[in-house]
Amino acid sequence: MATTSARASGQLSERKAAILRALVRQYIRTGEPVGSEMLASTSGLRVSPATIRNELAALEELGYLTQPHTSAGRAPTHLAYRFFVDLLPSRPHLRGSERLAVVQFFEEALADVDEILRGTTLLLSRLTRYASLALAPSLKESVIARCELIGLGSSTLLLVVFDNGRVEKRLVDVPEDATEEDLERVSRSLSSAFRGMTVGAAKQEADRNAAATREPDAAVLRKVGGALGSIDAAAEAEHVLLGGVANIAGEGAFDRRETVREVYEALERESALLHLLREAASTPPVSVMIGAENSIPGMLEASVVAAPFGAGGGAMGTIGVIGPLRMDYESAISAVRIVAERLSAAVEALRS
Amino acid sequence: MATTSARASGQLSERKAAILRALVRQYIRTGEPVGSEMLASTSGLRVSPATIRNELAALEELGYLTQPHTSAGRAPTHLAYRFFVDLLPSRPHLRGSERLAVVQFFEEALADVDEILRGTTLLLSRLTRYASLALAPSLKESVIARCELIGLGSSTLLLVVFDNGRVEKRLVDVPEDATEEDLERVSRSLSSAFRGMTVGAAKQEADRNAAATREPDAAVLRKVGGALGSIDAAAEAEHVLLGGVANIAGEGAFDRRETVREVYEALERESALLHLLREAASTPPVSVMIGAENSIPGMLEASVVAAPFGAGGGAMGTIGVIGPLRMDYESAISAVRIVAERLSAAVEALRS
DNA sequence: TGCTAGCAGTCTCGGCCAGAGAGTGCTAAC
DNA sequence: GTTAGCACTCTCTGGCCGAGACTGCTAGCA
Repeated sequence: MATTSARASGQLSERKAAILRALVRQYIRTGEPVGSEMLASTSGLRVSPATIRNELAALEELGYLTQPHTSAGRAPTHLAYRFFVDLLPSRPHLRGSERLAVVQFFEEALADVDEILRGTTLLLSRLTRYASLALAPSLKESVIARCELIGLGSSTLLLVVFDNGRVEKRLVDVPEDATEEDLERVSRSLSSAFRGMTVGAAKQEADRNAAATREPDAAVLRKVGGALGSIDAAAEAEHVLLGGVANIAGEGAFDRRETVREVYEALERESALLHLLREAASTPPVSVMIGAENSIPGMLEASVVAAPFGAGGGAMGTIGVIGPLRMDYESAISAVRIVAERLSAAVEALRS
Repeated sequence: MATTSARASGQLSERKAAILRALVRQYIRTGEPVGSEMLASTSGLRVSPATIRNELAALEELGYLTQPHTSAGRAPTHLAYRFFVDLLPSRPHLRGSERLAVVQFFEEALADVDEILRGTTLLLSRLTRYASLALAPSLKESVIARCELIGLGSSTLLLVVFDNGRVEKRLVDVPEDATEEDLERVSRSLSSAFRGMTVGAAKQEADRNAAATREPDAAVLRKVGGALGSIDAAAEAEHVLLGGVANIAGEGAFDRRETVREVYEALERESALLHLLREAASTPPVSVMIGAENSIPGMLEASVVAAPFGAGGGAMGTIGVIGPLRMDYESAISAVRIVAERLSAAVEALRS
């Protein structure tokens, strides 16, 4: 029995675990190293500070704690945050007023997924007071609703409308000798040919058709295929939305100015964020990446709490918040989780 | 003659002006208050520090300078920056390598104005090491190239393609009793009816047509009119692009952490930025707003350098950079100006 | 009259020191 | 195994001092 519970807490005795939890909670609140005296009065354990000191020394030995200097209290390491997060109760809890804000937000009907997501980032950052991010649903799985060529004076635009309301466009430089009529003809065929396909499939179809068609239409189709390929390639790479980024520079978050800059820099590199959020998409319901656990160099001092959302169980995208290592994981996890649930319901409703 | 040049320099004697210029330049470089000794050696004037001290005392009296404390040097006030900027030579000068970067950037052909602008913000922030902003061309003056209704399962999307390649879309909740065919029929009429119009004009046309048409098409047209009105209303409000915002938290820029947060907050409020950039649109070639001169509360510690761009003389939009009061106005102005010129040429080429 | 050299005065800044306070680790006793 | 007690260490604050940076003023000079 004793060993069982020790294993359940990750090799730590019940008491060590209790002390560690109390310490992390306290540190998250104050940002100051925590001492044994303080812990003795707040941890709820009926032991003396001296006993706690012994435990703290052991926890430091185990790598859960650090001391800035000998006469300071202890601060949590990455390991301690990880431990803390892993033992958090999975039931989200949000204050009534906040829960209400979430519900109200999703009551308004919004046009398309992107628009809903933009609002969602603002909602999340208002709730958590951290910066928030959202990875929009990948176009890879969306299906084409319409596809046509549009002449704009000198240039020609390929327009692709997806079933979720998103629109992608590319300039295509059609061959010099293609007439207005050629374009019309090809354009008419596109929608019927590609409707219901993913972009990837449509690209292949375009290439195949080009081979089986006479010039000059074949040349136009090849260009269309190229443009579709470009849309396909960029399909995931384009949409990371941010909200409440001023929170990063705010008081409660990062101590060092340099860290603030690093985080802003990381946020500007979309590809890195994408990688991060896509990882989170595969670990429902909520994934927490603490410090170095996230894959972005230069974000060692930041943690990310993220959750996938989607209609009917499939992950469409990811939302999350980004904050300091000593972020308030309990509220952040609750907020992200609840918002992800409601968001899933909202996109489901949109799709039906 | 003496009075003339005094007036030209804004009531300051030649020598005061020279000293003030040297001081501002120095302060911009170092961020440290500047003393009389330093000025004596760098201003190029052949006078002693004592003389300079007399002049500095007078300049302080006039409101151009402040002293953090008695034994510090002097720092410029807003007035001094304004004076400095007003006397800057209007010929832009950029280092060869930077000029090359600008030219190279605009050699690549890009799909639409938004895409070019997004790249332009990155270019500007790389050149200046400040955050950059761009106000995209208003749709008010763009003209509709195509307009149609697209059914997406349960909902219907109104799609409007503009001649500059931009695409706007709105969900329209068509009347329950409208059939697939009704929609098709209305949709076919839209493009031919609205081509070449601005959104505003198209909205009026739709409303007029609705009145002159039989049900059920009239009901659909009314909805389309509503959606067009919404696009028209949002036409200007939607597009402020940002680039290089990490620079705001960087070393060279703002001293106080609180200021950094304020600026980020201001950048998140699009409406404020819009107002700012629209003002700048009317003062070619380059406008400089120093501290309180910009209309955004909470940005007293920031300056904005902005320039309008556009094809054929008309202002389409605005680009600019935002930095600290002690921003390097000379480079910033040069960079913004040259980029605006090239950008104007690029959109002109796009349109032709 | 305007400029300048010299000088006294003022203020910040860094270093140093001492005392207070916080927190620890160790030891010895329960 | 727990705890009280204690010596120890280290930071932090405030006070103090001297160095350094500038200034403003005054008096003398062209």
